[in-house]
Amino acid sequence: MTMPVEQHEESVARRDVRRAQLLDSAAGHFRVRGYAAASMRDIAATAGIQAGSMYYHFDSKEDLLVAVHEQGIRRIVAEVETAAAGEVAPWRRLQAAMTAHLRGLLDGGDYAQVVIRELPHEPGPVRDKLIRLRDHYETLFRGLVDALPLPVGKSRQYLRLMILGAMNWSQTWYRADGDSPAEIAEAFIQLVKGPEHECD
Amino acid sequence: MTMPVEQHEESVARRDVRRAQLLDSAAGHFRVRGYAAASMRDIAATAGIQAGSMYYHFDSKEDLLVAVHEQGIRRIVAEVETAAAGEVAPWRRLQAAMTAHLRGLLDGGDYAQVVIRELPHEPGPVRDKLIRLRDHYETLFRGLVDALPLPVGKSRQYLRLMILGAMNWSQTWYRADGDSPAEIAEAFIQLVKGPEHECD
DNA sequence: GTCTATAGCAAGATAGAC
DNA sequence: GTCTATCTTGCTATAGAC
Repeated sequence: MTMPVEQHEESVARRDVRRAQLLDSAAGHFRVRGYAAASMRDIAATAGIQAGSMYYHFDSKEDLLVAVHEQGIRRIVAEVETAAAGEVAPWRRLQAAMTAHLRGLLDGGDYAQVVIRELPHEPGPVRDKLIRLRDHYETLFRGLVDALPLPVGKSRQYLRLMILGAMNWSQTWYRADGDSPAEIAEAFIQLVKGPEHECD
Repeated sequence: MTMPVEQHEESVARRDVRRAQLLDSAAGHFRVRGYAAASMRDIAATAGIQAGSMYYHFDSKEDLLVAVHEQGIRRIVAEVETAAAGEVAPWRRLQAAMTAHLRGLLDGGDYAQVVIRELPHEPGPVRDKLIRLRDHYETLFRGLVDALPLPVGKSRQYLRLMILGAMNWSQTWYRADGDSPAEIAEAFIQLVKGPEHECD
């Protein structure tokens, strides 16, 4: 009686395992070579199957990119939310969230880097979907910035954009043997946080 | 007696004109479609010639990318240096340079956007050369930041990286019908500049 | 200098056997 | 589910006429 169910569950699990392997492989190739230059053959080979077999799991190369983005966003959202939840003071909350974001981006593997760098150039539904994903993620930081005590004359909107830009651009200059994500986040916070007597 | 010289000069001028047309076309296609997805056929067509004819002017697609980068850097260096030279106070100098950088990047056409976005993923001499070009440009901002009066606890290195990151990332959210490059630069400066009584 | 024509190759995707 | 084989398309780059 229970056999069919177990078999079914097991086959579903196997399918998901293979899907995850392909996703990992795709994220790696997209990061190293870029989306356009990565080939389905190479992605399949790294996952241990032939190119044609991939199309049982994903309908197209674009689908693969979307799936990598979704997975990447899902992971970094979880990490940033957890980090922010561990602090209460607004500036410390923001700094914790930034550390998590930088860790994911700089030391967290392929997915986050693909999310940041591999947005399709050409307009279309795929590009729109990926932008919507990223925008949704960035609302997290909107909340954190809005909670800060800020002196007049400083724009919350541009503070959010400045922080996100500085963090995402760090991909271009970060070295694993240099400062850690936590140190970078602290340095950035120091730069935008006024003197102690002025704002918390 | 003077005819041969004039003819020679004229032919050189014509060659340079065609070269410039091809560069403009390449910069446009690289920006819109990305380097990998842009085709030599389309680039040639926009310049009004056949694909095969391009190889009289450039040896390869990579050469074209390098030439676009060099032209883009040359332009933005000139604009930023001129802008900075028009001010003396350190913070105003930096703000003027940032305005020029943002103008070049956001409203200045295709070249600067290619410089920022189209760096080859794969390691190699071309990538190294383009990184060296960009690093050379960024030393301009190192000088401007080093001249600022800063309170202890604020890192000049990270201030430079933060500013450059925030500016370069603005490509992703800038809208022509929103704030101008000058307004964006001012907002960024306000965020990192302490209160008046503390630092100039 | 630019043309036409094409070599030579690699890519995404599909079909059908197993 | 995965394989092999292949279709179709597009690309960079070259060759040789003009």
